[in-house]
Amino acid sequence: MFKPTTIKDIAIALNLSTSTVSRALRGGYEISKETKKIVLDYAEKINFTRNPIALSLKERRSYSIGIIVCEVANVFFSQAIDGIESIAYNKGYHVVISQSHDQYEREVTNIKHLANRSVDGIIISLAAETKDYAHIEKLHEQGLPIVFFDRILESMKTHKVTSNNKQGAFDATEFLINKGCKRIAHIANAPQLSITEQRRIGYEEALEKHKIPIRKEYIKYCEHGGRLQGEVDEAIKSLLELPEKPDAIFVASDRLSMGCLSALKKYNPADDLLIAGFSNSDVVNLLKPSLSCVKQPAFEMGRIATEMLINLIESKYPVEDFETKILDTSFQENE
Amino acid sequence: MFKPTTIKDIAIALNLSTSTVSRALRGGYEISKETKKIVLDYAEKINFTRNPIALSLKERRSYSIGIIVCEVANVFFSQAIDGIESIAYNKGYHVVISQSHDQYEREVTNIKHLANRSVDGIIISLAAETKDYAHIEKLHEQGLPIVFFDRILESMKTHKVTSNNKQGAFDATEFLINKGCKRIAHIANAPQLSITEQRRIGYEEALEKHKIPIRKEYIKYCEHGGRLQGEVDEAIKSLLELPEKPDAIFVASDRLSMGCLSALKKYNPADDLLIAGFSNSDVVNLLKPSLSCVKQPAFEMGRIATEMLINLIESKYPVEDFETKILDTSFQENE
DNA sequence: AAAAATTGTGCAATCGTTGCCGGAAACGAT
DNA sequence: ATCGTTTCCGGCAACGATTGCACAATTTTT
Repeated sequence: MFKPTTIKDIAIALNLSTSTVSRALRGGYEISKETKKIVLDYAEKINFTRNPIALSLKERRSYSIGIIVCEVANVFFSQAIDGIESIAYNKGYHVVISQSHDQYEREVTNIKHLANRSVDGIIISLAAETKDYAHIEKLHEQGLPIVFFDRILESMKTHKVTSNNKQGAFDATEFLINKGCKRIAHIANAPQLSITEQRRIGYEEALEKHKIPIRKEYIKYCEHGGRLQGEVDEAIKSLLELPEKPDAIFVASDRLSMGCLSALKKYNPADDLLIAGFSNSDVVNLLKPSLSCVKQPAFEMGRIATEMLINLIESKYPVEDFETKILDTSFQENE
Repeated sequence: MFKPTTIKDIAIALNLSTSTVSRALRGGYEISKETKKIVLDYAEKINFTRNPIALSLKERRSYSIGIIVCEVANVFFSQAIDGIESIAYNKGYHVVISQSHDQYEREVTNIKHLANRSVDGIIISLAAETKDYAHIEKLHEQGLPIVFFDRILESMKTHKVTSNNKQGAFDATEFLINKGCKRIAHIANAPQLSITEQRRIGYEEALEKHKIPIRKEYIKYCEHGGRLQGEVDEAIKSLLELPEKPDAIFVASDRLSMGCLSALKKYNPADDLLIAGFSNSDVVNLLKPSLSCVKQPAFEMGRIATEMLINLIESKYPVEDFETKILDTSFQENE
């Protein structure tokens, strides 16, 4: 039903061969000015665009890149996507977005979907529930360019972009300490994530610097990254029930921050806790239990990851020299 | 570099022809059980997947559908996308997401990008700044299946899905009236959008029912849908400066709601206004100036739009009979 | 035992585009 | 007039998968 015109149609209409039309439209070399003009004018008139699918088959590449994030509704990721798009579109690449919803199964399905020659490379931030990386490693070994951002896989030899999670966590924790808090809890993401480890280290280093003991019972991991509000509720409840109830919480991610605030509203009506956490939300200053937050340069991270990926894709020789970029975070205090 | 195996590779390895391999992998008819098993086993072993690009070229369809929304960071749209994906993936379609950022130019670029035979159909919610629809109409005339959701184009003969915007606006306005408010302002989206009109009508009908005069100066349109915080600030400021300052505001969209709260925080520290508005945000109960809101069944809208689109795509005959589904909203009161 | 029916497999075309090869015409130089 | 060199263009093959048709091999029928 939907049938666009092809160069063959043009060739027939103009009584030329398809190769001539093709050359007139692109290369331009070996074609007389007159013929070229005739073809160009006609193509313009009938609004011709070449079929990208045929081109993909021929060139064995699709000029599209795949992105896998846990969810687009998360402001950090939607900003990163905007950054990715800003570079990709300029360089002529299409962007295909997939959501893992922090689930391992979805991540596997999505990456397979993308990989079957329909994208030239992938930018990925790992799902919270992913513990086995075979699906990614296999593709990487086969030569599919992959760039990690945010939640990276340390062990894989490729380009990576993250923010300075350790420093960000340090800043947030120190902020709470400077506010006079002594018993600072930490709600963390799934333990195997790179960002979880970095942020925990930053948190612990801040405590150490100020000679505050690190207490195991103050650190709560959320295996599903907050996908299930129940796990956040549990974490908060168990913190509130401790003999020495915390006087502050450092929360490790955007989604967890929102989840914590919801849980606190339910279980801690006294509202006597100071909260700081990672969040790129722009409505953070409108929240009732106020949330001071670590902001990541999401847009910039997206840009850099995309530049790296396109470099990999367009490199003539196998790339051996990989780079890990770590970008600074900033801290926003909200009273 | 990234070179997947093809049926030709299998054919050579097994000393068969590509046609035999192809038939063994799919149809199965006309192929001996033994050959079939050999091929299937081998394909399994080397982890063969057919090249979807070659298939698209041959079948002249891509088994992918395009979505155009203003932005994925908006909760309403991210929920709708989840609904779209839930149906699409089940039916074997890939989903390609594009953002217009409420800009006309981006919408045109994106829709062109998607249309060039790389998607089989499009689900779209119009950008706030779009006033000319030629780019969509042309594709539709050429036979590309298009389904509208949320911000629909009334004049186009195709399937449409919206929520009951008029009723939702009525409910929100009546809620404010029942709270004792007499001077209810309305922050609206770009005037030419279908949802803007419907929501304004609902607002006006509620006022009429309660014998409250409709005042032009209480209705402020935001041409860019709140993309520029400046336009929201302006609207709020001009409302606050009126001789008879409003005592409540009904806000017409999710993004505008957040923009209004930000603006009010800046310009109305007294915080003496009641706010109600459209919003699918799940952190709405955490906001400081509280926001009672109209919730749309975004997920369901996405599902229905996708079913409609796939029906259009897979229909053997041109569809003449189009449907417009209107789904009920619900109202959530937050004190 | 010959003809017919059945079964399994290969050939070749197709989708739209481009690269490569080679051929025809035009031109200049000898 | 002949040869060599450009210039311009058409034909063919290829990218990967599918499929109608043909044909060979086998089995069944007469």
